Amino acid sequence: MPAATNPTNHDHAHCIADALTRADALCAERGARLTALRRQVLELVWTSHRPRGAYAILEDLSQREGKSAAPLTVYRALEFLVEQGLVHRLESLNAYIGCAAPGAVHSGQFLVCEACGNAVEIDDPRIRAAIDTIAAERGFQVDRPTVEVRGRCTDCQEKTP
Amino acid sequence: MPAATNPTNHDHAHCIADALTRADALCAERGARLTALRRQVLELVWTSHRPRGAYAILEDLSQREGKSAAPLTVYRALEFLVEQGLVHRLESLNAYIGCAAPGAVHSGQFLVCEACGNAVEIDDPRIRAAIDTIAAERGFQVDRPTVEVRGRCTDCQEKTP
DNA sequence: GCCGCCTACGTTATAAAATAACATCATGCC
DNA sequence: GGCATGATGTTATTTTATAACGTAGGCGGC
Ligand SMILES: [Zn+2]
Ligand SMILES: [Zn+2]
Ligand SMILES: [Zn+2]
Ligand SMILES: [Zn+2]
Repeated sequence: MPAATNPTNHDHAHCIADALTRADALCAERGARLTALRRQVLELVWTSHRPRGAYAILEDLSQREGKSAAPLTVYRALEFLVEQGLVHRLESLNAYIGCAAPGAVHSGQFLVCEACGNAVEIDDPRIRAAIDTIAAERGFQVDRPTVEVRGRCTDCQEKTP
Repeated sequence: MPAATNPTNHDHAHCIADALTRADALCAERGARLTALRRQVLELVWTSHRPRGAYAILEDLSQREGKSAAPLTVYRALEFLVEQGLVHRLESLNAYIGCAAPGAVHSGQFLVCEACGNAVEIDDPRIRAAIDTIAAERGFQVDRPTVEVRGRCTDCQEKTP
């Protein structure tokens, strides 16, 4: 199932459950260790479709566990999750968001609404193709393209037209 | 004159002089105040074609002035320069770089070499067009697109083939 | 010129984001 | 069990960015 098109009006519990199931499967397949801590951080990243900062996740984690965790705990878990392609880091926000299509090859492109804060992942081949073309013209070898588009989502445009 | 195609082999003094001249002209035209401090920060941003962090600039500034400046001094100057479109902020690096085409309408797209650290600004309409198309399809109103492509520049590919 | 307004700049303190260094614990293989 | 590897805990520190408040300087109205 693809990511919800409308982040504010859908069964988000399903998103979370789905993400965790896929993560379990992928990690098992790869022999990667999705430990309890990492799984919990993944779940906390999926709290919503708004990118979350590491320290926000940390706070949630501390609250859940009843004791205060260290920043490094979260950063290490996030590092693992990003490596496994389960989570993306949004550079322009210093924040993390669950990947909508883990396992598939993609580079991570996002439409980020400045009003509601929701970010939608779009892995559109046309953008990637445009980047690849231009890079090729200049002899530049593409490693990791970052595309983060700020603006207003449909819902928020309707609210303040 | 366009930005140098090869950042490591060109008359960079000319880049700097050119950038300052254009900045003077643009600010005069707009009635914006390019003060001595701001002009100096702009010059320091143009030290090279490698994006520079605010604190690196701060250090240079302190050294020039003989006394230590405060971070805010630099951040405020950078804020002005970014507003005026004279400098871009690279989100994925927390760093700043001089704009290759100030005055012209453009969104800022970069090819960043992970080996030598140089960043080349490419304002290619094809990338922007691809983003606009996809955004339009989804009813997303684009405000500020961020495109930062990490990889290896031609020179650095030759060095380690 | 003088006044008042607005903007820039200075100063100090603090927040937010990320990493370093080192110790300890868990897991699984032999 | 013993050992190697990788995960987590703990403490301290670095890097990046902003808040709050005060001062100074240009600029136009009068
Ligand atoms: Zn959801
Ligand atoms: Zn993804
Ligand atoms: Zn140059
Ligand atoms: Zn530019």
